[in-house]
Amino acid sequence: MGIYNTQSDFTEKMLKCQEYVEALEEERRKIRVFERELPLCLELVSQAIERCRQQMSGTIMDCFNGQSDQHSEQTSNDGPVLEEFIPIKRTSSTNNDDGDGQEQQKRQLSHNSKIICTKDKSSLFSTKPDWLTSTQLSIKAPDPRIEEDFLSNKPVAMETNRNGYGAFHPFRKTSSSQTPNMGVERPLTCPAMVPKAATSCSADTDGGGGSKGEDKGLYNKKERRCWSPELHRRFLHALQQLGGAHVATPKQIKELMKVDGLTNDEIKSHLQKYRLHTRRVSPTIHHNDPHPSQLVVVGRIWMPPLEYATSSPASDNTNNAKGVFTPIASLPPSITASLYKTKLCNQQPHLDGKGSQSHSNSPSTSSMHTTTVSTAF
DNA sequence: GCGTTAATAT
DNA sequence: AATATTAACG
Repeated sequence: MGIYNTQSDFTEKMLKCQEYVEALEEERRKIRVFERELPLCLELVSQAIERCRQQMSGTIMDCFNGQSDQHSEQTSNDGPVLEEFIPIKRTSSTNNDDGDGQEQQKRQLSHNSKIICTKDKSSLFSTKPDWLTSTQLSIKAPDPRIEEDFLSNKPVAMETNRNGYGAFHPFRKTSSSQTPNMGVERPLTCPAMVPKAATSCSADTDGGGGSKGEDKGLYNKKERRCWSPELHRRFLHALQQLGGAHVATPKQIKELMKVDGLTNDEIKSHLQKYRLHTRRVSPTIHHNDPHPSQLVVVGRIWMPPLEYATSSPASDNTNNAKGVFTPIASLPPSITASLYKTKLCNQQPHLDGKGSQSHSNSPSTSSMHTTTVSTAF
C-alpha cells in the first residue's frame, strides 16, 4: 500500500514525480504562448503541477508520519496525483492486479484489453468514440479468454493510447515501437503464434482457406475485424504510397499492407469508411467555414487529418527518451494507465517491461475523423 | 475488380 | 451510435 519498501524505492518514485512536475512545467511554458487560446489548458496544467506537488509532499508526510494528507491514497503507491484531472474512471482493473509500479501501466492496459476484448461492457465507459480511435481496433474475440488479436502477437510491438477524451489522440503516434523500418514487413499475423484463441481471433477471416469450418463449429461467422491503430497505420501508409485514398484500390492496398489474412473486402470496407470520413473532413480545409471542427490542429496549423496522420513514420520515433518522462510531459505510467480509458483492445508494446514508452508527443493525431480538435482557435 | 448502397451484425 | 461485414448491383 502506501508504504515503500525501500528508501531507494521511495526516492526513485519521488524523483519520477519530480521529473513529471518538471515536464509539466515545461509544458506550461509552452502553453503560455497560447495563453489566450488555451486558457483552460494552462489552468489544468497548473493545477496538475500544484496537485502533483501537494501529493508529493503528502507522500513525504506519509513516509514520515504514516498518515496521509487530504487526498490520501486511492492512488496507491505508484499513482500519485492527478486523479482529479483525469476524468476517467478507473476500471475494475485495479482490483485484481495492482502490483508494482512500473509494470503497472502495461499490465493495466493489457488487463483492460482483456476486459474489453471480452467485450464485456462497452458500457464500462461511455466514451465518445472517435472513429477508429476509440473503438475496437483489433479483432475481437468472441471468446472471453482470448486476449490478443493478431496484431498484438506480432513481433512489432505497438502501443496504443486512447483516452477517450476527445481532444488529443495519439492515435497512431503509437509508433514508438514501430521502429524506423517500415520496410521490413514482418508478417503482421502470426497464426502460428496465436494461442488457442487463434482460431477465432485472428486473422484469417477465412481468407486462409475457409477451413475455419472445423474447429469452430460455433463460429461460422467471420470474426469481425477491428482495425487496430497499427493496422490502420499500415493502411494509411499504403494509401500514402498509392497516392491517396481516392486512387488507391483495395487490391493495391492489400498488397502494400502485407498483412496476412486481410481480405480485399475488409480493406474495401475500411477504405470506404475512410473515404467517407475524409470526404467530410478534408474539403473544409480551405477557408473559413463555420465548422472548424473538421481539421486537426497541429500547433497553429490546420491540417487535413489524413496528412497528419500519415506523416512520416520515421519521425515517429521521437521518443528516444529512455525515461518515462520526456520533456514532453508524458505521464508517469501509473497515471498514464489510468488515462487509458481503454475501451477496447489495446495493444501494448512488449518492448520492455520497464515503463518505457512515452510517446505522447503528438498533440493530436487523428484518425479519420473527429479526433479533430475542434477547438476554439 | 472496383465503387456504392443497403441490410445486418456487433 | 459507430463500425464492420456481407450481398447485390452497375
